[in-house]
Amino acid sequence: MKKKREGKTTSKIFDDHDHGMCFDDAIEQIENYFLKKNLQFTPLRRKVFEILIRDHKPLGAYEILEALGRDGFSSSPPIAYRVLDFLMEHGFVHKIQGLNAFIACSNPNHSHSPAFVICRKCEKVAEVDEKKSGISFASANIENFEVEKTTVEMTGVCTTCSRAATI
Amino acid sequence: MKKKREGKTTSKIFDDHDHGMCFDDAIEQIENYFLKKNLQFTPLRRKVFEILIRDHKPLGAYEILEALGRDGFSSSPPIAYRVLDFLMEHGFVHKIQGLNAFIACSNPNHSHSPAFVICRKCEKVAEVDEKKSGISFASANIENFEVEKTTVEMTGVCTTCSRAATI
DNA sequence: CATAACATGTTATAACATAACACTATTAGT
DNA sequence: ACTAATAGTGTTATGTTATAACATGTTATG
Repeated sequence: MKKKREGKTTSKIFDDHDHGMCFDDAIEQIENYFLKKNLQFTPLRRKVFEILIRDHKPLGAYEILEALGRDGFSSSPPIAYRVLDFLMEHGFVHKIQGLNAFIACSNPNHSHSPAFVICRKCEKVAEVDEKKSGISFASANIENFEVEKTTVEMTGVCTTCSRAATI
Repeated sequence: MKKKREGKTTSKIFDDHDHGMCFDDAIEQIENYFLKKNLQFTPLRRKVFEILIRDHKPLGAYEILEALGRDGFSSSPPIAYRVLDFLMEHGFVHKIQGLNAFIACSNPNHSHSPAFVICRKCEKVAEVDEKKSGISFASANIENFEVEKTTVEMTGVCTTCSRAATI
């Protein structure tokens, strides 16, 4: 049931991933990871991850809480933040700083230096890796400083949105 | 009254800028810029910029508000946020997303793609430019996407802090 | 000097996040 | 299987960051 990846007119970076497959794969992948690492993939954690990956768009913590509530889970803030922290630690969720929002990781090999492309109009977000984006962190080990984590977010307008209206 | 830039043992990126000069220069520079652009460098705006540049470290909006209050200015939140937005629009202040804090720009030519190096221990922040950092945004114009703004933050531990204690 | 545009002041509230503690479920050691 | 330890979830309260909406003052321009 693969979707075609070519022939689209919309911004490629937002579309060149097969979400149907992504969803199924991602669930399987996270299950395996947790199994292997002897971590509990509890109903709550599964649900949070599913909420994030089913739309595959950035969601605020409180949006996630609402979704949890609708699905019969507790929906007080710490619930979401704790699970999100946990999933982020293990690289299955990233935080988009510029949006105060969270998004499921779309990188099968869990790059720990993700970069995000964010359309400020439709708020779609694409996760790109160094090579695709043309960004190079290759030599980003600053002199006398040990970089542990990088945040890279590129905000702008995607083709679809810029076509739809002239700013 | 220039300070020496060489011979220090601490992390260079945090120290290789002459802050005494930076302060005076920065004020002069912002004055000139505002004059040239016919913008008002009002007492409030000046004060906010001074607060930020005198310590040259990231300050939260509410810290800035406290400082404003101490100096006899109004200190309700919108005051700070409005001025900060204004100063950011013109490139004299940047927001450090990872800290929810604001910092005076230390780049005399107002690069609009600043990158920040943040020590998570001492919370010192250094603004670096592409060449120094080894990061390359040269080709970061993503296919079918117009990048307007980039956020780049590298978090880690500076030499001074990593020397002080083993994590 | 009127008036439009800009700047600041103020109140209230929205949006985002965590502390602290209680309780439950799972795991590991005996 | 029992129990102690650890991990996970639930709940209340509160802390922190940011903005909406509207009032007032100030400056530039015809």
